[in-house]
Amino acid sequence: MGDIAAHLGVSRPLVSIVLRDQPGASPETRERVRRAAKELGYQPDRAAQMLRRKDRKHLGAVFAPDEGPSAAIIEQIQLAAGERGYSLSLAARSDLRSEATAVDELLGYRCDALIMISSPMTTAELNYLSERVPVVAVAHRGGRTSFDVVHSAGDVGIGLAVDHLVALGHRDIAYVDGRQMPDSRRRRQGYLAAMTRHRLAPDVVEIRKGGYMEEAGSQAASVLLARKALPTAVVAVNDHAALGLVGTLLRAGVSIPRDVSVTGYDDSRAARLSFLDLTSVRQDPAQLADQAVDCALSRIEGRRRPREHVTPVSLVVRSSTTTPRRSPAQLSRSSRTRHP
Amino acid sequence: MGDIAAHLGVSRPLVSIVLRDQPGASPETRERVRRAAKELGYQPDRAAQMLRRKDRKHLGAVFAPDEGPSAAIIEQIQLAAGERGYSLSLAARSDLRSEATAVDELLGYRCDALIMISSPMTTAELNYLSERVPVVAVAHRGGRTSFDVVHSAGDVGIGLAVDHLVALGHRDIAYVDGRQMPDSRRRRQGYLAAMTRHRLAPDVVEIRKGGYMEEAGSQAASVLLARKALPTAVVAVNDHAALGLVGTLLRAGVSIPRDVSVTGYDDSRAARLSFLDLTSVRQDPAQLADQAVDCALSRIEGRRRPREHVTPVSLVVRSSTTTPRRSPAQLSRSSRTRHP
DNA sequence: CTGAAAGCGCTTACAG
DNA sequence: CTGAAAGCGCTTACAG
Repeated sequence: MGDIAAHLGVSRPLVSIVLRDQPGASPETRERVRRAAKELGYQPDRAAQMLRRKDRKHLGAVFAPDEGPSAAIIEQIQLAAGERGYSLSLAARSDLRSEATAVDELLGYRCDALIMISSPMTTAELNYLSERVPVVAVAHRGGRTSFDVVHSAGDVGIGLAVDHLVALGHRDIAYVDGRQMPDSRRRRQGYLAAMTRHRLAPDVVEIRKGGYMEEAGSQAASVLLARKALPTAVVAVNDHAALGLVGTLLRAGVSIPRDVSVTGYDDSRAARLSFLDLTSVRQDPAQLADQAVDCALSRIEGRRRPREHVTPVSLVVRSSTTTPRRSPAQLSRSSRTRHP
Repeated sequence: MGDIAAHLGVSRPLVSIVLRDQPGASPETRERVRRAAKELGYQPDRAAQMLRRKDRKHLGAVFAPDEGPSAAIIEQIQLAAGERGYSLSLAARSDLRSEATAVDELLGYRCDALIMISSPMTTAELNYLSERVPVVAVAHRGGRTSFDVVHSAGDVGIGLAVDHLVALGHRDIAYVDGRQMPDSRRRRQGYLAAMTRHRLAPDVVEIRKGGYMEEAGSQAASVLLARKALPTAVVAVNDHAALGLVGTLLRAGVSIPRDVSVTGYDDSRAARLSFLDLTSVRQDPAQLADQAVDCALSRIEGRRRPREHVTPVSLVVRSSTTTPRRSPAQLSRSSRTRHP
């Protein structure tokens, strides 16, 4: 910066003013400074800026690179932060690197607020963290939180999927659960509520915990295949579970959607696989990101009480769902239970 | 830091020395300083450290959060950098955020070197960038580079897959290409070389470019299904292509591996899906990461000439490959061509 | 082993 | 609109 000032015969603060687009410089000077900066290949030193700036305008986000939906949200948060004039530091957590390490890194950068994507931390741990710095948890299971929570309406989303299947004529609708997922409880409740609403018997397929969601889906398929009859439709807790489910069913010779309709959740890349073409609940990552960043900013600006924000969902209908082909006489167990 | 010094009645530099584990403090003093730091919840300011430090020991990495293999490598690079006493800044690129923006961010942090994961930049662009800062490209297509390149032996890996299939008795082995992939040319050459080596006729399935690799796999499946006879085995350029291929084949009623054996590349999560259980070439992300970080460090320490490092690969055999079931009389086109 | 001083590259007052 | 001065929180010499 000194080089630019010397090169032009002006003071360094003036250069600083121009480069930050602040009032206090003539249009001509601005032009000259900008040109000189470009010529000299000037690149502001972020560390120096961060150090001196009163208003750091810097957010931190913790995410798991190996989780698809987290990646989609990170991209949108990057965008949302930029639009509001904030920079963003990314910290990765993984099996090789604890979330605590990632948080320490961001604390070292003196972030104004931390955005935790699908954090595996407990509510108590996040409450403790939020005493040091404003915290926004995206897709967290909730509870008595002193931090902000942003999540999509998982119960509503699963309800939409059930409504869609019922409208197609399905009555025998199973649910593939995923207990270790942050939003799983809300989604399961959505399934149970929707089935009750339609006066249908719920059929939750329990999966032994652990491993990835695809594995849970595959296990669920095995459980269903071991029964006397398959349900006519399966609602999966997310797209990855649906992928594992469909893959295993296909391999067993079951036709999708002719024999079984399947729905997912996330509208992820997996859902768009042409052989899957999965009907899926869409939680808009852009909306989640906007709300997360807005929460962070209003906390930074002084809001005290924690906020919970629920973003709307929609159902993207693809070809993995269709009308059930079985006749009423072939109705399987759970429906028969309802009509003794 | 001043608080700790005042609290203990020592000078600030002494505190700095202790916290950096440098010589120049008595064991008792170290103990007292460490305890005080913990009590006061001291968190070093990374911006101040970066600014003042002569030896920044800071790397930057650009990656695409929505690409699975990139995510795996990032995790390992994080680890490898930490083991060598370097910190790492992550910069995300995506459809929403250009790689140039990500690079500028890292340049602003004054990284000692940049590691580009599966960069979409051309060799010329990376050459230009490497004039400003040491650059290591992981999984780049190569060419006349003035920067370092680290990649797995894609040609060898595909060769291993072909060898495996030939050993099982396959002679009619198709290849699903993926032109837009960084390593695709090397892999295709590996296929062609291996087929020549075994005196078999190559059968490269051309895919119209664009879209994700799963889509390429699905399209390839459609092409194969339109033929009079399927090959007995298909080698896919990566796991995602194999996933799309297998999904579409399964949906068409083809049994895997009974009718068609399939191999992938990356040994990714997709390969381990229980319904896929894909035989896949493994490129060790930890080795790629180690080599990338080593390249970066030796460049920082003064090495001038660019280096290309090829990491070894291995074949992970799973249940997607087996002996061909067809009799010689049913051999399909490409094999028949060889025996007129 | 310890302390006083300088400075990293910026930004932020404040006086001209 | 412009310039001289101070300081962000550290680290790095260098003299005791």
